[in-house]
Amino acid sequence: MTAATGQGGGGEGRKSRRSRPRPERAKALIADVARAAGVSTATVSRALTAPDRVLEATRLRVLEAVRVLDYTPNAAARQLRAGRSRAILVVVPKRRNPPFFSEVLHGIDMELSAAGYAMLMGNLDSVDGKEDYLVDLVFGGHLDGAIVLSAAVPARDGRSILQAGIPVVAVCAGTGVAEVPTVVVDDTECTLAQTRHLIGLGHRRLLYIAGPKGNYNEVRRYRGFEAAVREAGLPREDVVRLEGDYVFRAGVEAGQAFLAMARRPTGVVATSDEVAIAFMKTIRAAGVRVPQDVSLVGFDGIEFADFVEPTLTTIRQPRFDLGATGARILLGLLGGESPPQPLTVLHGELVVRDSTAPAPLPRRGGS
Amino acid sequence: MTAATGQGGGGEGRKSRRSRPRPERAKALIADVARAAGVSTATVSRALTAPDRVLEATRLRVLEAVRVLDYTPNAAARQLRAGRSRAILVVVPKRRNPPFFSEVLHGIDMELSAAGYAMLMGNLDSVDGKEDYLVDLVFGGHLDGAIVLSAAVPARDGRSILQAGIPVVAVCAGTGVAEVPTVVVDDTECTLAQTRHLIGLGHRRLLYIAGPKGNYNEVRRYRGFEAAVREAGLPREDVVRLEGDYVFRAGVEAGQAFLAMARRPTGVVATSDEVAIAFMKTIRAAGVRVPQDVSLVGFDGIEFADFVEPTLTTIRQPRFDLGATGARILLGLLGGESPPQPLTVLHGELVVRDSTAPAPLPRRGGS
DNA sequence: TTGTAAGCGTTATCAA
DNA sequence: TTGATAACGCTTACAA
Repeated sequence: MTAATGQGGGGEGRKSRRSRPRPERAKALIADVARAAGVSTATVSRALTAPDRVLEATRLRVLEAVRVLDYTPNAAARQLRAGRSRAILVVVPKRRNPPFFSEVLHGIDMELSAAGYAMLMGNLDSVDGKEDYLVDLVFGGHLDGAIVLSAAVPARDGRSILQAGIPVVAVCAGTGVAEVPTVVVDDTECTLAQTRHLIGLGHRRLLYIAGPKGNYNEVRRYRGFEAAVREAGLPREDVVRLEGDYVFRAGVEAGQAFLAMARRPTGVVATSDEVAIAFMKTIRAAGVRVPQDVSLVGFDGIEFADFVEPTLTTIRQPRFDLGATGARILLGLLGGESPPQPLTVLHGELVVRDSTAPAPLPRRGGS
Repeated sequence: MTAATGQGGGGEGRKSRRSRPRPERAKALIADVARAAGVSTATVSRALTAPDRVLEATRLRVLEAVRVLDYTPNAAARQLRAGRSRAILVVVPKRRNPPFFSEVLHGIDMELSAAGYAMLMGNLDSVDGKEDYLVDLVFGGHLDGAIVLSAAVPARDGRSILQAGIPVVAVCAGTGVAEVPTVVVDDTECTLAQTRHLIGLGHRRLLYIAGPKGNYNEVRRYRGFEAAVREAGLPREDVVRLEGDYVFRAGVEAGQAFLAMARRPTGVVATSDEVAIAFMKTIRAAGVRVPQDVSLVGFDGIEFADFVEPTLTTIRQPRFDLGATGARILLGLLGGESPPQPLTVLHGELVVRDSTAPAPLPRRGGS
């Protein structure tokens, strides 16, 4: 039913296009607009990019010509001359937690596109040369700025995108480079809240399922966990740490490790919702009850956390805001504002649902 | 600890940059490389873009100079002159199903970046002017091609991106325009398989939770459902259709509607995993057992489907391949190949898990 | 306020 | 195979 939009012939193999005289209906140039409006190209350019530096009447005439001719400025020419591309690179870490990052990207996209900037995606993926490619993109002047969602900044031969002279902002994780404004969640406070919540429910034997070793967030989150453990005076031997990496598989493995323990913890702190969900599935399949036998707190606040059984107590990260804030900072930098505070910390919030409950009574009736 | 990467001074406001003599360490130009290699700029250009049209020895000399000077060709200049940008626009529908689309995007990205193309994201989002923005991007010559993940092709004043003269490929949904090569899953076969699976288990009263009215996939999926119903000769009054839109909320609403029914279906066909998962949570919370009382089949095959309880029987879409195949087709078109078959259909696969089981015995012991 | 004209850095055409 | 040189389409001093 949809009317087929005219596209010329069917599949003619566009060959006889070499001739000069009006190739059907060539793309309008600024000169065409100038002619149609009876002004110079300079005026057209000004009418379009600096409306207040042109007479109202002229401006309207130009705009009309633009409309009639369906004129769209050529991006390459504009960029070459002006030195700006209006494109931002967003570097996404090796794919993990799509539900988490997609919302951060959403926040970035909203801000950038509202300001007229295009968003280039650069996945820091498995493929060889992927990083080189990103570096070339940046040094090729193709970009006005970059937002990195990963602690790892793309680099090649020691030449990182930080040296390209474009502003860079880090979101979700710090880069370790002082000059890069960074927007993160208060990781340490969050795990502190997670752990205190469990301890407050009477849990004394805890399991911490970590993120990747050395990971920016992981390091900070573990600090919060340890602080809570210390403040509650839990004995060292009642606290277990398992390594993980934020994804499902890690949760399954942690679950298996848990099941194999002689003296199982009753409170579990997970550093991502995916891990928590996979962990929960694994131990429940083995007959462990949540939250009766074990209480579990996730981290991230993805939507799914509210659709598993039992629903997951978790930390809700301001995902959209993380992205939007980072984008705003970058736009500020591009607009010539002086660098803002180096670190912007947004707050995560504990959302209590059904996966946590008072600790089971110690040594009584349990298997 | 990470060495702060030198970035020049602090914020000097780059003023005294007009002077000729080496501004610190200016970005190398093709002329610099030519000089260093003792050849002309034309030769440098050829050495870089058409290696076989230059003497091996010269090529090596040029490459060495490139390395030494850290030369990266200016993208804008290249694009202006060559008329190609090596950038592809990917149009993503109003954000829904991040876990689904992220994998499709992954497939696209792998192919594109391997071929040296950058990927611009265009979310078809709520914001006003968002679509206009995409249209401008395309008509600005900023792009060599586009992949649309949505049946809706961005347009403004009746000027759609299809008329910009760049190749466009549709993935996941058709556009209704014959000239656009399209890659989709065999929707109808998939719902046929979903429904037959339920019917084969003895279910005679079915509920179909639809996608958005008129949606490309929805229309095809419903056909498969109806075909299966017809072939089994189920009476019309035993088949219910509820409207939905692939997201959580729709599943919750469908669940509520289900609970309110006097004579409840025992088999449920959902057209997305999100909907299935939300539906399942809603009815289980009300005491309905899955799969003992109700069997449920999802659609998409997102990872989460294997982590809910019970695990979800579903259709696994070849998400990565959908994206990768679309990207390959686009790259072919960009390479001058003649248009391929207009429609490429990939196959979805029924994955049987725990949310489906034989139908409960009719009229016996039920509430 | 508007017009003139000089580039922006590369690739493609044409000779050599 | 290589080199000179003219575009590519726009923005921006500078002049009028």
